[in-house]
Amino acid sequence: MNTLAQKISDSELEVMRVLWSIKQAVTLAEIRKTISANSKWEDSTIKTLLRRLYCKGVLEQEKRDVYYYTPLVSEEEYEEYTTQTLINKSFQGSAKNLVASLVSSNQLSEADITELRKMFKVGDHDE
Amino acid sequence: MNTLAQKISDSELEVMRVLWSIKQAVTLAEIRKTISANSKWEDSTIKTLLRRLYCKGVLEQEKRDVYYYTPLVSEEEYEEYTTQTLINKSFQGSAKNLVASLVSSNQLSEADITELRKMFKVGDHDE
DNA sequence: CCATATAGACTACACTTGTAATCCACAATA
DNA sequence: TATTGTGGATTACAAGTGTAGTCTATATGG
Repeated sequence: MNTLAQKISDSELEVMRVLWSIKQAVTLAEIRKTISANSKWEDSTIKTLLRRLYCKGVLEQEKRDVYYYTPLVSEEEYEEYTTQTLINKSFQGSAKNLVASLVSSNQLSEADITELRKMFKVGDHDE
Repeated sequence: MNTLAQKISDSELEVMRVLWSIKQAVTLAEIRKTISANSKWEDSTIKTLLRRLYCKGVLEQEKRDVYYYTPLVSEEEYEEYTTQTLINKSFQGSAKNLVASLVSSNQLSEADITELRKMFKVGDHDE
C-alpha cells in the first residue's frame, strides 16, 4: 500500500486473500480452484477482479505461458492500513482509544486480557 | 444499526457526526451552520445526504414547522459496528488479534500501554 | 481435423456514492 | 408587491463496485 493507498473493494479483497494464502505466484486456474470451493462467482467475475486489482497496482502479473499473479501488498500491510483508517475515522487517531472501546464494550475475554498483559510486557522495547 | 446494518458512507458519516455532536434534534439550518464551518458542501449536498440517511433508516425526521433530525444510531453503536466489521474481516473475529496487531506494529505508546494496563484491571468485572 | 475448454481483452449494466442543480412554495424584506 | 432566501422534493451525472457476458486465439482430447 506504500504511497498510494487505493482502496481494495470487498470482492477484490477475496481475491487478494487467495493470493495471500498461497505463498507463491498463482495462475487464474489456481485462483478459480481455490475460490470456487465456497463461492458462486463466474469465471469472468474473477477475471474482472484480477484486472481491477492490477490497475490499482496491488498485484503484479507475470506473463509466462499464462499470467502468474503476485500480491504487491501484503496482508499485514493491508490490515494495518484498514486498522489505521478505522482509528482515524472513529477514534481520533488514537489506537489507545480503540482498545479502550474494546475493553468497555466487553469484547475482550479474561483469557484475552491475560494474554495481552503479557504482550504489553514483552512487546515493549522502549522501556 | 439494530438488525439492519446498512452502511453509512463516508460523506453521510460527516452528517451523522453533526447529529451526534449536537445532543438534540437539529434542523437543516443548524446542520448547515455546523458543517459549513470547515466544509465545502453546497446546500443541496447536505440535503441529499440527509435524505439518503433517512432512507437507510439511520435517522428520523420529525416535521414541525420544519424537519428536525435525530439519529437512530448512536455514535457508540456505529463505532462498535465498524470495529466489529474490521475484526471479522481481518482478524478472524478476534478482538484480541486486533490488539495484538496494534502492539506488534508499535501503534501503542508507552503512555498508552500504561493506561491500558490500568484499564485491564478496573475494566474487568469477571475476575 | 473438429469440438470443446480456457485465457485474455473488452464490454455491459445496475447500484452506490460524491457532489450537485432545479423547481416549487412560502416567508421575510425592501 | 416584487425580490430574495430557504426548505423540501426531484433529478443529474460521473466514478466505483458487484457481477457478469462476448469475442478471439489457442490448446487439447477424441
